[in-house]
Amino acid sequence: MPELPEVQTVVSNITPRVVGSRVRKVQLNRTDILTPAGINLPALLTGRTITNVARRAKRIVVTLDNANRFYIHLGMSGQLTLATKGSEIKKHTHLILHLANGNGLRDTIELRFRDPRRFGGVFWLGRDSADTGLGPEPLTLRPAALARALAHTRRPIKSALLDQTVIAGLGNIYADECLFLAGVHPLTPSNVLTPGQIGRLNRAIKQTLRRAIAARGSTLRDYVDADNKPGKYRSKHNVYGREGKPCTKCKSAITRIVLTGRSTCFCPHCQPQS
DNA sequence: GTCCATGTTCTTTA
DNA sequence: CTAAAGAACATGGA
Repeated sequence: MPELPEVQTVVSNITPRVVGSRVRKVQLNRTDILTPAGINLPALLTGRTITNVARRAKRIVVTLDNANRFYIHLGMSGQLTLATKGSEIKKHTHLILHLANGNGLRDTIELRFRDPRRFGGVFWLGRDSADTGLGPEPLTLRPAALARALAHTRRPIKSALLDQTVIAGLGNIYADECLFLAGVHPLTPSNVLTPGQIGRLNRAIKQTLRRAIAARGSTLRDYVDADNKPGKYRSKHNVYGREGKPCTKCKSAITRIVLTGRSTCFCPHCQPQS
């Protein structure tokens, strides 16, 4: 899926083009993408104007003119795209919002949510905050807050970085890339990281995410931005997906292990077990 | 046919 | 009790 850089790319892409638009019509092709189950999304959205679109963690949070909110989660294979009316509707397109701009012009654009694996979905918030169950944003995280979040657990640092209640927005690609940049072994117990390691990790998280956002994210297979364009960051990966290949820094072979059921790639020389 | 995949949540185990 | 590991979800590509 889309992790923080990919979600940020989509949000940056669609925000200026949908804020101020009115929802003319809602086409909901399957209802099992909705949470809570049973809500009448078309009734809740039709006729409303979108006043804001923002990212929180990996959630795309949409605010309406009546202060109600919902968010879209892209799961592993989700895509949120802008399309012109009449363009091909791909298989697994579950929701289409037909938007009209504020000038009273007819249907100019469609916001389409497509998700083959259906690990994502549409989550209605009403007037609640989108923060439920989420830790701090990595891009503004302070070292002291990171230290606090890691001090109470012996889990491997890689597992902690994937836990959205600890830090919200990292996923399997960027957790590995951040640990490489910080020079930290993924199996290091979270609570034995030194203040120096925490500082380096905090800086590595920000640098990795900023660079990935600048490259419009990583595309492995499914991810595309709102204009169906893939991200360019994959070619810049130092470890993720590079098992057996030479480390970009020291030429040692990149190692792959399975941790919490996920591929974990690291350089055994640059990220020594401490 | 097999294995693997950018995520989250529920269940089982220790 | 808690923490951590494992399974499940659904689809498709290699």
